Amino acid sequence: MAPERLTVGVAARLSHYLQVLTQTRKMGHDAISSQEISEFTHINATQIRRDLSGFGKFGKRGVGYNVDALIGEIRRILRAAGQHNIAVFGAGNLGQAISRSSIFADNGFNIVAIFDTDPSKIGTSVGDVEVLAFDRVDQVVRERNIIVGVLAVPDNAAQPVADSLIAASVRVIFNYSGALLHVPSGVTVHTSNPVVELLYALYFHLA
Amino acid sequence: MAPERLTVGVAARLSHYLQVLTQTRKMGHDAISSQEISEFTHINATQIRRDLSGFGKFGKRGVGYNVDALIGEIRRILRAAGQHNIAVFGAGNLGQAISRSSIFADNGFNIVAIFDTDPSKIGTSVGDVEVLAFDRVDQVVRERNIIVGVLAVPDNAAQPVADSLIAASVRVIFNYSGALLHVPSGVTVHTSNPVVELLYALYFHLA
DNA sequence: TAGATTGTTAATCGATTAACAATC
DNA sequence: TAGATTGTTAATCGATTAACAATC
Repeated sequence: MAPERLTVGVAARLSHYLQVLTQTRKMGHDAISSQEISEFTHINATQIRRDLSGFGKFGKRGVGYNVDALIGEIRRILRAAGQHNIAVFGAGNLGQAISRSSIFADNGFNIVAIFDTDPSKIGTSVGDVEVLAFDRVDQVVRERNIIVGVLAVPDNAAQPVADSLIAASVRVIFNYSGALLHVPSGVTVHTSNPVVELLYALYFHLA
Repeated sequence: MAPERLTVGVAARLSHYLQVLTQTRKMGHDAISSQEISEFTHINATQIRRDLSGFGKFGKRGVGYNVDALIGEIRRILRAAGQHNIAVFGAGNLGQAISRSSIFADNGFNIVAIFDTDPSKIGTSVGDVEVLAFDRVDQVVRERNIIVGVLAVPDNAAQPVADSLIAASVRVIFNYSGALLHVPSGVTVHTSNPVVELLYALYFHLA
């Protein structure tokens, strides 16, 4: 019944359900219906039920899904049960906000290094993590088994940082700068862009 | 040829193209091909050409699209040529990072107010914008014609802030907190979530 | 001209939606 | 039991992809 390999669409949707479930658990809820997940994800409730039923019968008719159990099932399907080490680049306002947020830690992503080029920041701490000199990227990525780089740097620094990460064998980059990054195939870049969402939300609200 | 009203999918994709074009222009490029837009958006190049050709023949065969001209066309289609006023909630690291970024201003979204509840922050400035007391939301939203609220507050403050915004007739909320927001129909919430992208990117990289 | 890229068609694939029996 | 929600089917709709003539 379950496919060998998830399609991109299914994997993306399962990740989205997992986020909602994680937050739902934090709020102390035990069960959730496909309709409730739909309200938060904007994904059709029938689609949600079908995505899940492809891997097993996780729900209880008349009740919904057990939040804890479903988190476990989706983590297993996404092979996301483990811990992963990530690094943040840039110890400015954005880098500090990311580093102090629990959103990554809640989902098994441990921030194990913060890099900056400003000598006055190097050696200071953000939360529990020390700010390291950017020229140590290669060494630290290897030693601490960092598999994701999060860019919270100015636009003009984003490409050089990405290049360094790729040279150090990092294959997943999360880009919070506005810059468009050129990367070789095999490297995944996700660029965060609030304006995309705003523009199209406003189209439907102002028209 | 052009539809009366864009579908959600087309509006979302056009917004995405517009972001790439804006950044491309910043980098001083005059022309761009559908293939290049595809590399940055991960949207199929044929899809891009078809989306655009539904509204006119904007491209030059053998050359691509003129960046400036295409920005103008998409803004016109999305009715996004004007300026809109937005407010940021929370003057912490994240709120300051958002307020100092040019990403909103580059696209016609002017940050005209920052709200916080911390008396030591009220009256200070972030960039050019003064931090205002949160209890003035209702008044300021009306006076300054604010149509979007950006939440950079702790998870447990997000719902009360959203409620205040909705009471003040704001209908578009951008939520940078991890909290799941309950809002009435007619209000659009977008919750930013880096972990969704990371989980599914890693699924394909680690498997 | 030669090479490149658009605009467009047709075929396939995946998402959405409505409907409803099963069952908690 | 009665009400609610899952699991599943079938129909429709939109996205993706390959292919290629038109043309810059």
